[in-house]
Amino acid sequence: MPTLSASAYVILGLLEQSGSATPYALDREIQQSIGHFWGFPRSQIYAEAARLVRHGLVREEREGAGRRRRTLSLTPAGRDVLAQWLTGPADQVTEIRDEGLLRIFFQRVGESGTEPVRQLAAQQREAHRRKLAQYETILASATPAQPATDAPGLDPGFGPPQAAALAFGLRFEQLAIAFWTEIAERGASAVDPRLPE
Amino acid sequence: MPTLSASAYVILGLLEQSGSATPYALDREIQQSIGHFWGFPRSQIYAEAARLVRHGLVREEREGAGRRRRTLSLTPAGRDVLAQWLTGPADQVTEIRDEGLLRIFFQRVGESGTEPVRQLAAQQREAHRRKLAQYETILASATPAQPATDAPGLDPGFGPPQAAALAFGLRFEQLAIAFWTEIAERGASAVDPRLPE
DNA sequence: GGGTACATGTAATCAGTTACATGATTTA
DNA sequence: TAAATCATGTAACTGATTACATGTACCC
Repeated sequence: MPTLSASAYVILGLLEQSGSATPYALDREIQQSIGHFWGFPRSQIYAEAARLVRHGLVREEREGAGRRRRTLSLTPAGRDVLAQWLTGPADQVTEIRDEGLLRIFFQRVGESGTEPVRQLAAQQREAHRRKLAQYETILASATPAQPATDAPGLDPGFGPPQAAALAFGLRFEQLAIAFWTEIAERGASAVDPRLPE
Repeated sequence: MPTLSASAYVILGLLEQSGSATPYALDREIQQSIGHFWGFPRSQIYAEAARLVRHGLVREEREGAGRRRRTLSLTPAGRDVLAQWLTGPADQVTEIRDEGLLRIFFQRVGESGTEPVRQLAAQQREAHRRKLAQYETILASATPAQPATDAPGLDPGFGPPQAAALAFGLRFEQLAIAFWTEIAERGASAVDPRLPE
């Protein structure tokens, strides 16, 4: 059993939650919830599903006529592999990989003054504000902490673990907004950790 | 001119800094600096370089004999495209895409108690601590804010923009450590934004 | 019943990773 | 000079994105 990609586990995880689903339905769920943290286009679902079927982790039934729709569900082996992953070692941290950071890294001070840096920062601040607003909307529509709700958003069983992921998102966006705001207002050296203050 | 990948801009950016370099030398520079925020394997450099040469943004000279080494440098068009990118719009934010978040998202409370969640959190905390330590090492070896140094680390011209990227890394790791520590000590609901405190 | 939006699938392409092969230089 | 290490390149494969093609239902 070759090691699976994170995207594969997204599919396994969602299939466990829902019992069975079509690729299209999975796509909808991803867009609304975990896709904020690990998104991919729908076509990828077909590719991953095919792999998972080959490995015997997912069962696929297909309509004989018309749309030839697929319905996916976990096999016992699939359920197993998911459980292993959920409890297995998780000692890698993902890289940050943010294009805004990339741009600031390659800016050269002097030449064209600090204007480009500040503009970049202002744009990034706005973009992160928009993202933060999205998260806040999801939070609002998922409010009760002991849920008996079926509101949309990050739901299908929106318990503490799902809330935790969202909490990280919120904190991250707040961090990013603060960071870019400092730069927008006082230039890149405002955040230079080598300087006091 | 099809839009370039972020990795392509990493190469353009480094080539501008250094004038010209072999793929191997670029790899070394990436590992030590911007690779913390946007890493990729050396083989990718060959692929990107080939694309950039096709588009006329990079010049490649190759030794006639022996190792047949390549030396890459920017063309005027390449310098242009890089400058455009550096000052152009940057209103997209990158997804977080962290496997630790993915795992916590798919945890189910109840079944096996909260142990898996706490273990996950403890592992992630350690991993982020290691990463933070790395950043602190780089910071230490790049200390003077008005540099006349040629120490290793994030150097080759380690000015405020480069320090800013590093600052973000530091803050991010501190955030992650705090987040996972709360969960390790008090469970996922410790960070639930729907709850008071 | 014709248009619009939703639902579904495939193909082509591009990006990124792993694995391998080999040349050159240093050092024991 | 043999072993170890540094330097260099390519191939094969997996993962991810874009673009396209088409089917079905609803609504005016």
